Amino acid sequence: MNPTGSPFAIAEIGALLGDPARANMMLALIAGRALTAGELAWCARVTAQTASGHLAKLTAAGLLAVQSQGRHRYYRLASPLVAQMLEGMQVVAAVQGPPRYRPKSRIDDALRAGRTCYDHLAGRLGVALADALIARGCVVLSNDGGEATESGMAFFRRLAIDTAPRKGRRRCFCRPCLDWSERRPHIAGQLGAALAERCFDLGWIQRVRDSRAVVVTTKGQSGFKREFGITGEALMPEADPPPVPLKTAV
Amino acid sequence: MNPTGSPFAIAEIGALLGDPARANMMLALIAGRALTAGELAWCARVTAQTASGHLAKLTAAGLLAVQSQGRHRYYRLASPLVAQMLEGMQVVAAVQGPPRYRPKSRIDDALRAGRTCYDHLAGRLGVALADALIARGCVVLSNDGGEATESGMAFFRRLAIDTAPRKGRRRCFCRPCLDWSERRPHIAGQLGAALAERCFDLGWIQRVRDSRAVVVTTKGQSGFKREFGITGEALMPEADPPPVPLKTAV
DNA sequence: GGATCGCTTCGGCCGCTGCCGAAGCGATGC
DNA sequence: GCATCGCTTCGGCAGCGGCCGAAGCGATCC
Repeated sequence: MNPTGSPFAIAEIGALLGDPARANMMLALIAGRALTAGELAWCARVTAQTASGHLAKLTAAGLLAVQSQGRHRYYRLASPLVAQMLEGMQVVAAVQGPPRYRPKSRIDDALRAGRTCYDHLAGRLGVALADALIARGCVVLSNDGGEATESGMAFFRRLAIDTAPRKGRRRCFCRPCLDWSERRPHIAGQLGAALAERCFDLGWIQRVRDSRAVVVTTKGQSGFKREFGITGEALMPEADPPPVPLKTAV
Repeated sequence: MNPTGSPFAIAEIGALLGDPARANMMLALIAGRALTAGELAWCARVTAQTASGHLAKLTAAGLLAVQSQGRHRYYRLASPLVAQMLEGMQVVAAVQGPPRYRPKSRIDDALRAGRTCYDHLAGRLGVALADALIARGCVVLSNDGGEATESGMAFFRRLAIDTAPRKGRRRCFCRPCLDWSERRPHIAGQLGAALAERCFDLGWIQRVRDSRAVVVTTKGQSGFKREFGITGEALMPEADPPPVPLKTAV
């Protein structure tokens, strides 16, 4: 049909994701948890009936999966492939896009500090974790892939991080994922997921209600320092010090 | 601003890619070569003035890069990240989408047989190559990454495939890339690019004019069989035998 | 069983945007 | 210097699609 031979499918997906309301819904779901239609309507800042139409389209296109439960309908991303696609778009948006002014918001700051990216950690915390593991020779990352070293595997086992091979072979179970806020890679893939899960289990980090943001707990402050040597602002919820110290308060 | 904290950037990219004309332009450029505005207009099946508007938008958004040369303007994808994003969208489109009826076309068949995917090989040929390398223990692929084995590195050196490490570290220079037509992984990343380049240099494959499709040459037929053990329909430009042999031609 | 709630469907409004014809502009060719 | 070519800009038209109010439908609560 068209000279490149490829179907119009990209245009369909693009059109779906091209509406701000739908894009916001998808972004809200990138955290990996299922949300109700009402919650997604709120996320997208539209009324319930408008959201309903959007969700129907996204579901029909196979981007979302839906499950009815009582009088609620829970929506989630249809597959990890969709999450990966969204990540890819976010990366391009962050890297290519003009460094546009974004009104600094508390929520944005919280996400930049630390967040989940589908099933692994991103933001300053995620990048710091990756940096620490690279510096210690536990993992090696490149543009095209990543792998855990032998010493890295031992390190992960010691921390009780699940490194059992899942259908894929040993070692190539880790991949770099470019961080849209830090513009540097963090660790995704099976290892990234296991790492994040273990941090939650240890009580080092906690999800922020209604958000993908995560905060480091007091226990996490010492844990990340002890095990990974991470200190300072990578663990802080807010990056910037107060801009002007109010020395002469009125 | 929005509750997920992420900017509206995904919506902007989606809206750009959501127009069939623009999507076709991007797909035409995924082959990696630069095309003129006129060629892209033809690909998108729109007039020159319409194409001009689209190209201006794509360039302003940082998805395309443009270079003037005489009275031509050459457009290409702004970065490999953009190509990777498009691949990701194609995969989702192919995998999630309903198995819609696509009018079988010669062009489509040619692309399914073999094509370049930005800088590496895809289609039946690309997948067969990946399968062969996996079967011979040259590479290992999983969902999250891939690596070349020691014996694989020796194999590649013997074929004069460039395996010199580029800024990334040794070995993790290969990644799986899900094939939209075969729905199975082929080899991308530095190794995938080097592999494809070597096949072109050896005269095993040739680009089809005005297309991402590649065809296996006679030399390639024997070469792929000798070095990779690939035979049969993976090397054929057309998958299907003629449906009904015209035994009683008029 | 009536009230409430969560979600969907319907209908009409309206704004955005893609489309092309015509014209303009710079580079090339003769 | 004039014709041609490749591309862009302008202007006006037309259609698609998102939005919300109102209404409908099923599940839940009391």
